[in-house]
Order: sequence, then structure tokens, then C-alpha cells
Amino acid sequence: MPTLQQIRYLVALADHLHFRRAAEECGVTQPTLSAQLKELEGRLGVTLVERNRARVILTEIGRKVSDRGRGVLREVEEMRAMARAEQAPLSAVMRVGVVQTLGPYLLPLIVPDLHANHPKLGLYVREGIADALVRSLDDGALDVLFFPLPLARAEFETLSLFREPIHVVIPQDHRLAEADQIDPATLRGETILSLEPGHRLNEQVRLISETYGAELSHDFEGTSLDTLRQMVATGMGVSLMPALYVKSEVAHQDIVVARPFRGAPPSRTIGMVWRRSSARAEEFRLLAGEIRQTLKRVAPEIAVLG
Amino acid sequence: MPTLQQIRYLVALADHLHFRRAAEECGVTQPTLSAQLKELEGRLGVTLVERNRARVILTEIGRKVSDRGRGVLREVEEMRAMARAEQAPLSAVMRVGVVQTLGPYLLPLIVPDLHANHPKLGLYVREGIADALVRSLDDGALDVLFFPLPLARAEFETLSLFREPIHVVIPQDHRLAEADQIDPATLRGETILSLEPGHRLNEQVRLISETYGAELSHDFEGTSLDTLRQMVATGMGVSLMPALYVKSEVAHQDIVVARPFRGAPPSRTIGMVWRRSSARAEEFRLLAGEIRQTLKRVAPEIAVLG
DNA sequence: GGTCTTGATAGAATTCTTCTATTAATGAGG
DNA sequence: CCTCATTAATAGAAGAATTCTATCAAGACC
Repeated sequence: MPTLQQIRYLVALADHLHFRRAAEECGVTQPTLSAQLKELEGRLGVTLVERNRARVILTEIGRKVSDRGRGVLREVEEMRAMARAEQAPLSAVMRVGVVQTLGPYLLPLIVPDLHANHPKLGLYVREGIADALVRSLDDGALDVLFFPLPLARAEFETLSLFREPIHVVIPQDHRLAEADQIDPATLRGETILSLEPGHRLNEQVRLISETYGAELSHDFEGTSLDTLRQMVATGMGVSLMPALYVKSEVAHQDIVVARPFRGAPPSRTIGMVWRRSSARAEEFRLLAGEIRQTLKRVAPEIAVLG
Repeated sequence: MPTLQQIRYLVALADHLHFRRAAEECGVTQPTLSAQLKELEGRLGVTLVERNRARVILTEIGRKVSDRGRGVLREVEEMRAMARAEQAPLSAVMRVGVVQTLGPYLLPLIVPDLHANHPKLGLYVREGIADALVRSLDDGALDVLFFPLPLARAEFETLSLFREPIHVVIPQDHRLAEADQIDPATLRGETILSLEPGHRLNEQVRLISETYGAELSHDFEGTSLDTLRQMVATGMGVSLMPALYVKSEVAHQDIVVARPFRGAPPSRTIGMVWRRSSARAEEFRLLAGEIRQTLKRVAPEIAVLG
């Protein structure tokens, strides 16, 4: 196989048609370039250059090979440029996974700031349910997750971002809507609508329901928080939804209303998760810091952690 | 600069996601591949691979770099293939220069055979007058010439192909047309039309005219043999033209006729010329051999040499 | 808890690359 | 015609790099 160095020498020679000057451009001596060019000819099995003593002429094949060589060197240069760009943190594509119950309501809050501060940071976002995300993170298809904690996996490193209160979502004319805050005890006997199993939020809602003696509906399970909200609006029951969803989709309309719990509200903790072996851990921590700053400003209703 | 070897290793690792197997494919030991990959990461300044002990995962940039690397290796492979194809003689582009008074009448005779025997031989043909052709050969724009000999240039190597008789071309009703062959002495006093200066044929015609006491016309000089033939047809004079042109353009029509000289006819010798330093000399000799064979068959009126 | 597999590491051997010094060939100029 | 300058090739030594063998450390698996 020819070496890149040899290709460099050939291209330089094609440019200068002069051994000494070509060698100079490559920062080597003329015998070095002579020898390597001969070696290249040997490896390719063809004569690339007519050495005329008086003059240097590329053969037809020499011209073709050096043209191709130019392409090779250009590609290698681009490869190096890619790597250089990567070295500046938060300036390359980051493949992000986020649970469905969070992505559409969190990302619009943080992405504008991120984009403004790091215009070269590309976010490739994939939404999914817990299982699929963890698998993708594991096999390297994703770099980092925004995910409900805790997530007990030794090979992952996690970092808490914020605690997001769970609110009660009820029809506007529901009896519970009368109070500004919901006493957990008043949930007893209510029908709670929840997402289908597989969502982390489903488990959490089930837990809260059990704790306060509410009935978890198994007949109707939503595939998204939006369908769940529609179901609540038809009077099929009430639901428990995270604060960022409420902020985004419930607060500004009035078919259903959201009420916080009284006292210490149930909440879910959202954090970032990446492979412990990831090369970009530092970058993720940097990112977390910025996200916290942004959230403190744009979403005071959640408790930023760390 | 990364080396091609390192790129090979990275691509192999990207394929196998396994150091030992990747090393095996590359025909080296695992520590070699490990070390070179680390070296590559050092040179690029980025982490390409997450070394998880349990598993190997490419980083995002690692994927991008290895994809680019695949492109680099492919280009290098094509370069090698080009060189390999070149090694089979008469299978690459040959840049041929030929004098205007010969090209259109010789090449149709020899190209069909050449193409049949060497389908991959590409002939790039450029016609021109002597001076321009010699300059192009000299500076490497052409590989070989078909050219009237002798051509005394120490840096060129020549090889005779054939001797082409010069015929007398005359209007059909001309007094000279009565005989089957022309006695040179009968040319005395005739007006001879010739090509403009710069053509080798012009010099030769002038010489013959002087020898036999004919008048070389300076008022009308043709830029091509075809215009010369038209001028002969209008009765402006007679002309001297080489046998292959006669065969091609005069024999099958009857406004003008061609007559050979009686006895030892004047002739021009056509040969091949290339730079002594050319890498393809052997190929040219091979080519000459085939051309001679072909000409013996398709053009018995010329004397094949060598 | 032992065994197997995997990739990293250390140090030696070898192979490649490059350098300096010199030679051979060519062309220019007196 | 004879130097002088220029150019690329060559030889041999020095230096750099790659690769190898042997070994280690960390998980995975039973």
C-alpha cells in the first residue's frame, strides 16, 4: 500500500515539476523525496515520472495517480478538520434521547439558549420510552439521555438536573378544581387516568394512586400526555401530570385545569445519563450547568438541583 | 498527519467493534492495533473509541472519522487499480500526435485493428503541423508522434514505420494523365501547387520541384491536402501528394487523377517518435509492430519498413 | 471464586524513513 | 572547448516508527 506521505510527495512534485522545490515544500530533503517517489512507483508497479535530468515530466498514469492523490489528501484534510472542530466542546452533533413525557415540554425551554450560546452544537433528538432509550444509550446509538432518575445501571453515570412537581389535572368543573391546591387525601376514590405501561410516569402515577387510595384506571390508558388530557376533558377521570407539561399544554387553556398538591408535592427527578466510558462526559457536565441556568430563569416552578 | 495504516485499523475496528478480530483482519497483532489507534487519536486530538473492556463503541466523531476513512481507503484502492490496469500494456490512454497530411488517411487504416486487439487502449489523437507537434511531445502533452522522418533531436527516439510514395495529382484531362506512370522529366515547366510552409510535405514538394525543374507556385498555397486537390481540379496546376491520401481521397473519384512516378519514386518516410526518457518506449515498439502488420495487409501500395 | 475473554502496557526487535555527503548528467556562459 | 552551476540519483549512517512477544488488569460468565 502506498503511504500518505508518498502521495503527498507525488502531489508536490506534480505541482512543482521539480524535485528539490517539491521536497522543500514538503519540508524534507531532495533525496528523501526521490527515494520515496521511487518507492511509490515500486509499490504501484508503474513509472509515474519521467526523470529527464533536465526536466521532470509526469507520465499519463502519473498525472492520473497524482490527481487521485490530491483527492485522497483532501479527504484526509477534511477528516482532520472534523476532528479539530470536535475538540471545541459543544460544537458537534450530540445524539440526545429523551422520554416522551418530557421532550416536547423541556426542550423548547432550553434549546434557544443552547443554540444561541453554541451555534455549532447540533442536537439530534430522539424521543422514546424508557426501555428503548436505555438500550440505545447502551449500544452507542445515543450519547446522552434526559431521563427520570434514579436509573440504577453501573455502566451509566447520572447527574440530577431538576425536580419536577406532579400536578393534578382535572376537568374545569370538577369538585377538586375549587381549591387552589389539592390535599392528597381528597384524591381517595377518584379515577386516575394514566399512560400505558412502559412509561416511567405510569409507574409513578400508580404509586401515588396507591398511596392516596385513588383508583388507577386500567380500561383507558393514554399513549401520550395529550391524549390523556383529552380523556380528562371528557370527564373519564383525573390525571397526574408533570409540571413542565402543565406549563406548556394545560396552563393556557381552560377545558381542564391543573392544581398543585398541598404540602410536599410528589415529583419526579429528571437527570442526564451517559455511558461511564463516554468520551464526552465533561461536555455533558458543561451542558448540564447551562441547562440549570436556563431553567432557573425560564421555569421557576421547578426545583433546579445540583 | 494520520497514516493510511492507522485509518485502515480504525475502519477495521469500526467494522468488527473488536480489537483482536480487527487486528487479525489487518494481519497484525492486537497490541499493534491498540497502539496505532491510540496514536491516531493523539494525532487527531479526539477520542474515537470508547474502550469499555466489555465492549467497543465508536464515539460520534469516531464514526464520522471512520466513515471518511473508508472514503480515503477507497480512493487509494482506485489509485492502485489504475496503476494495475496501466501495467497491462496497450490498455491505457495514449496521447498521439500526427501530422495533418497523414492522420485522417493513416489512422482509419490502423485504428480498427488496434481497437479490436486492445479494446482498452484509448487513443487521444491530436493533429497539427510539425513544429507544434514536436513542442507538445517535448513538454509532455503528447506521448508519441506519427511523423515524417528524419527528425534529428537527440532527446527523441525514432522508429521507421513505412515509406509512402509521393504521387502526382493532375486534372483528369491533363496531358500528363495519358500515361499510367509519370516520367519525372515530364514535370519540367509544370506549375506545382503545395501546402503552406510549416508542413514537412511543403519542403519535400519544393525539393522535388527544384530537382525536376517544375515551378512551385507561391501564389496559392493550400492549408490542407483537400483544398489543394480542389485547386488542382480547377486547373491551377498539379500537385504532389502522398500515397495514403491518394488512396483515401483521390482514387475513388475522377475530377482529378493520381499517377505514380516511373522508376524509383520520391517518397516520404513515416515513423514514430517519442521522448527517449518515456516510460512507455516498449509499448510504442509493440504498437509499431502491430501497425506494420496491419499496413502490410490493408495498404500494399506502401513499403512497410523494419 | 475461579476461569475466560478483552484491551492496555512495557520493552525489545525490526523495519522504514530521513538525513548528509557525494556522484553523474546536463545546460549555460565565457 | 572548458568550466561552473544545477539537477536528480545513490550510498551509507542515524533516527524514528512500527510491530512483536510477553504480561497485566478488568469484567463477564459459570
